[in-house]
Amino acid sequence: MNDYKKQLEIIKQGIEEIIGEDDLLNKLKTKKQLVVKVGFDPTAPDLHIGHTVILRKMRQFQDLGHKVIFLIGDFTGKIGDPSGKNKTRPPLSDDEIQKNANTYKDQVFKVLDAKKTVVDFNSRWGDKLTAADMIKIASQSTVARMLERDDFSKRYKSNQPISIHEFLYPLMQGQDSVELEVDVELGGTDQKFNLLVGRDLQRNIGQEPQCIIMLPLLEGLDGVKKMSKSENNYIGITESADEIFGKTMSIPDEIMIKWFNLLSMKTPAEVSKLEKKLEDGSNPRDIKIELAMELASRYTDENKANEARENFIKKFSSKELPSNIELITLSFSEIPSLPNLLKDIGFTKSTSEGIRLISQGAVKIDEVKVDSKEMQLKFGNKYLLQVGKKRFTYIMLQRK
RNA sequence: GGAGGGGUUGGGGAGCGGUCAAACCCAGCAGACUGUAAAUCUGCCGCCUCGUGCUUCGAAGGUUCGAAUCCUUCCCCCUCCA
Repeated sequence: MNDYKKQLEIIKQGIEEIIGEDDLLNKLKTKKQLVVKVGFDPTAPDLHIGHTVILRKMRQFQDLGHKVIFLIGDFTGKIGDPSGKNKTRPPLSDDEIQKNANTYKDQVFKVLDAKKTVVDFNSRWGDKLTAADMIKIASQSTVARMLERDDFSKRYKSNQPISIHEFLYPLMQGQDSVELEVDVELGGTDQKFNLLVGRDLQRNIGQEPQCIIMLPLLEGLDGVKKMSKSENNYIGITESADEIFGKTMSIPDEIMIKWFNLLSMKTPAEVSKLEKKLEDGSNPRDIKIELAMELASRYTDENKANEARENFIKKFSSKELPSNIELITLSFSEIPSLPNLLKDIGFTKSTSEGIRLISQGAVKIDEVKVDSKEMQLKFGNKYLLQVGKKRFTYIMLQRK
């Protein structure tokens, strides 16, 4: 693609900040293929779609024909990024790193183009650095500069310890950019300082400094807090189509467009069109369905996504039953009480919770509300068991 | 090293000898309404064998008919001084 302005527009979609935009424009004009680097922690990855914001940006670069390097920071991992926690992390063994790298690959290529992705490890050059090399690198920055970094300065001011080796993290990350002659590095806003160090080191050695693109954090399902496992407001990229679809439909209308801009492969122009439609009074639900479709099909496949959409409409718009209800078969010598059964199949955390739900009219068997916790099921029958609006299963009880 | 303050059910935060499974707020769940949006209203929100049942208030002992509440020891956090 030679329309560099159009490229820039796509590159800038959904980003938080860009440093060196003019450099980038020049590079786009003069170079055919830019080297784009993103570093990843070698610790155990279990990705949710919040993590895919950066992956999607990488994918956009790939689609524009650039070279994207997925860099696993196994060397920098030995230092441990000081940002946030100041606990020292136990170093990972080579086996663990390799295992994590493979897990990454499984998940990451749902977004990235596997054929076009270069996976590299920064231990490749990091391990070869001599003490003399380290001194040389370290001499390129100053304590004052390091103390500009937010968490360092906070810790310094509040008399929290800062280990010398922690200063090496940003330097090593910068060194990665030097080694790979990176044109563009992507990262979260919290990475700003580290990303900037790369520019300095490159400039010092006579390379063109990399352009820095920082991406915002994705809000979770509640639309307010950032998506995270601990807040339980996330969509895991290995979840089922029904879950991805349903969860996406439950996000607040207000963050829909942001989600499009950060997650969708739609172009900025296409997203604007959707935004216009919203303003013109289209039902937000229908636009959200497009988003849910895209996400569900990316992380599962198109058939499953279609099925999920149909289930969704059945379940909530037409109030029909979804088509893919699971059948659980259980064997007992004696049939447990309904609250116990609910607990056994994982619909409730405790029998008490089951009792409560029954008394609140949330439990249905064969689409009929259960009005007593004494309700007894029988062997050999297939029941449709329903708790609330989201939990469905067929259940078959066998005599043991 | 010295002087204070504090650790309560997912989070925040009352309670300070019985009426405490523990106020209230948030989160969560369910019901109504809906577009599984938002807003609103209602109920629930420790566990079980559902009973004048059992286990919880940093940990362990103790006093008492009775303790989250009083005493002792220990552990952990915060603030101020050196």
